[in-house]
Amino acid sequence: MAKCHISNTIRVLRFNHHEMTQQQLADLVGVTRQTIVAIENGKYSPSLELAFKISRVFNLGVEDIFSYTEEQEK
Amino acid sequence: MAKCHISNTIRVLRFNHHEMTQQQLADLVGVTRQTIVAIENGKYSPSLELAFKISRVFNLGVEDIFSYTEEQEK
DNA sequence: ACGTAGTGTAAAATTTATTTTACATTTAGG
DNA sequence: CCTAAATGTAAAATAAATTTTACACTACGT
Repeated sequence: MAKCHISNTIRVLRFNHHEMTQQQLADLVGVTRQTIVAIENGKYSPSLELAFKISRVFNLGVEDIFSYTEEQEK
Repeated sequence: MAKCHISNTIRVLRFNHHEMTQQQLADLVGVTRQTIVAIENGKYSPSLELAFKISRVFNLGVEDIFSYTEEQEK
């Protein structure tokens, strides 16, 4: 019931919009590089706060970067 | 540096759009009532996942409900 | 006055996000 | 070949979100 998933386009945005490295993005939003790696690779989804910070770096809305899909099998 | 704050309009939305109780919203998004209370009263901000679920209940975007403000004194 | 629904608060426990540290891999340049 | 930069992985520790349980308060209907 309500198994959901959040994906993001951070990796593409880093290259296309700013050509920035994981470390640079991490510094800009105030987390460690490991956090960026984990989020890019879908280990877990960020806090709302971090999602906002990331979206601001790219001058985009939260939902332009993160997309929520609810898999409703069962 | 980068002290930020996330506010929300969940309380108003509950009344205006659906006249729903904290418990009903909690059930709809799959958390306990305590979580809704904590978020409405600013004890902490929700996970991105929960923010998405709540926004879907009200048929709104995440940023229509949650607003991020960065206090940049210093 | 009594009972109930909706809400607020709080402490301990659990889960999840994030940090820290450390090391492996790939790629590009000297 | 050697080095450095960028990335991936992983385990243990810490911080933050969420659950569980429990109780207090107000407002409302009877």
